[in-house]
Amino acid sequence: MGAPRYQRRKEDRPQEITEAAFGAFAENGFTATKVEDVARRAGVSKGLLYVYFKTKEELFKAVIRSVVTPRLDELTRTLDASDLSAEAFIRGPVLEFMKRVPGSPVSVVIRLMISEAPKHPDLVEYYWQNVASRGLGALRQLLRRGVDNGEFRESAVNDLPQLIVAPVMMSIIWGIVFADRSLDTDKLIETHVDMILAYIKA
Amino acid sequence: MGAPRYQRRKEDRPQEITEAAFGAFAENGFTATKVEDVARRAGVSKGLLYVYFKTKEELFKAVIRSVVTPRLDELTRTLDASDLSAEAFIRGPVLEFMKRVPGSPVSVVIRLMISEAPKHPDLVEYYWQNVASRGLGALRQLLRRGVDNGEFRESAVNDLPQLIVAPVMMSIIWGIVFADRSLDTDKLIETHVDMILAYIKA
DNA sequence: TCTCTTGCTGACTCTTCGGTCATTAACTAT
DNA sequence: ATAGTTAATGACCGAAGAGTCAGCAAGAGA
Repeated sequence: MGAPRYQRRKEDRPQEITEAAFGAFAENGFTATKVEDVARRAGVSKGLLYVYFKTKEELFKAVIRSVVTPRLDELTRTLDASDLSAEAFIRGPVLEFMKRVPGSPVSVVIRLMISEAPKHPDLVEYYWQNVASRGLGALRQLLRRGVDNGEFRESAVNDLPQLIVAPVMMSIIWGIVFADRSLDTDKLIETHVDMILAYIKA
Repeated sequence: MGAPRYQRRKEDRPQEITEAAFGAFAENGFTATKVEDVARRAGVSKGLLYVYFKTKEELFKAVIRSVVTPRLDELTRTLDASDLSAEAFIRGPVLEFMKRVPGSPVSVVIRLMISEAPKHPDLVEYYWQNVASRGLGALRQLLRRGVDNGEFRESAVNDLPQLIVAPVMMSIIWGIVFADRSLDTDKLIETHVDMILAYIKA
């Protein structure tokens, strides 16, 4: 009698499958990824995958959520726990955060969102509610605080937090399309932040 | 004797098919678009499409090129024919150009590139050679001119023309993902340009 | 009007892949 | 041990869609 051919590990399967799926989607995108590949990566049969995820789309959504949720927690934690001046806060934690994004799994999620958004409006809604609108709201609030306590002047930037985030987006896209052709994304983001602060300081 | 069932129009077919394909790709992306849909849109049978394009991929490349080429011409024409001061040039033609991009077909191409780039390295190469590197080169040159004639100071921006373009990218992505949730892309771009000039002016 | 060339058609094939389900075997409780 | 439960398997099905090709008919030439 050899070793058992498999072990029953009901508890761990979902997460393992989700992680395998993330890897596969990161490499090939959603459509090009075969469910069976994901299963193989997770060391599991296709049938079992379908026990835990009703469809390939469900799996997709689970993956997005699994990446987004922890990041989200980190974001809010960072933004809450601080009483630095607005400028110091931007030059510190915010800048740090922005620099880390392009090399992180978030980058993969962005790519997936761009490719699949038109076909997954409910996912866009989720992303909007949980990431985009919260993140931008936090930035808006931060700018407002700066204006209120006299650090910043009134400017169009107050209502355009997207402007702050733009170079991060640029870096992500660059990485996706021109992977090898190097771009110093850190410097890009640093320069941009420096520029914004110069622009909005009172 | 009814009307003839079709007309032979060898000359016009390729372009008509390319245009139909652009429309279809714009709506559904590359993978989700069926070759037969493209054919139908072009008022042509699937078989004929395959006479003019060896594979679906070839068709894809033809589409990208057909959108990129004329834009490219426009870009270089705009950049060449002018002897405005660097600042005036940026506030004028460059800004105008940037504002028009998010609503143009280029936007569709960007989306396609992001989705398909990993699977089409030769297309990335083409895009790099013909669009990205030229466009960025032109901007770099423009900045250099500004520095040389005393309008601008030396700054990190000189080597990061991507910074100038970032909000355009942001606007495009926003449009793709959050289509409806409105963002005033014109204002975003204008503010950004204003900010950059304030930052680099001597 | 009668060829002859060739632009054009659409039914067909072949493969790929998402999703199902009857069966098996790893564990559990008695 | 043994029976019962259920996690897990993998062969299978059906749909979809890329690419083919034998034949048809539009138009050109005589």
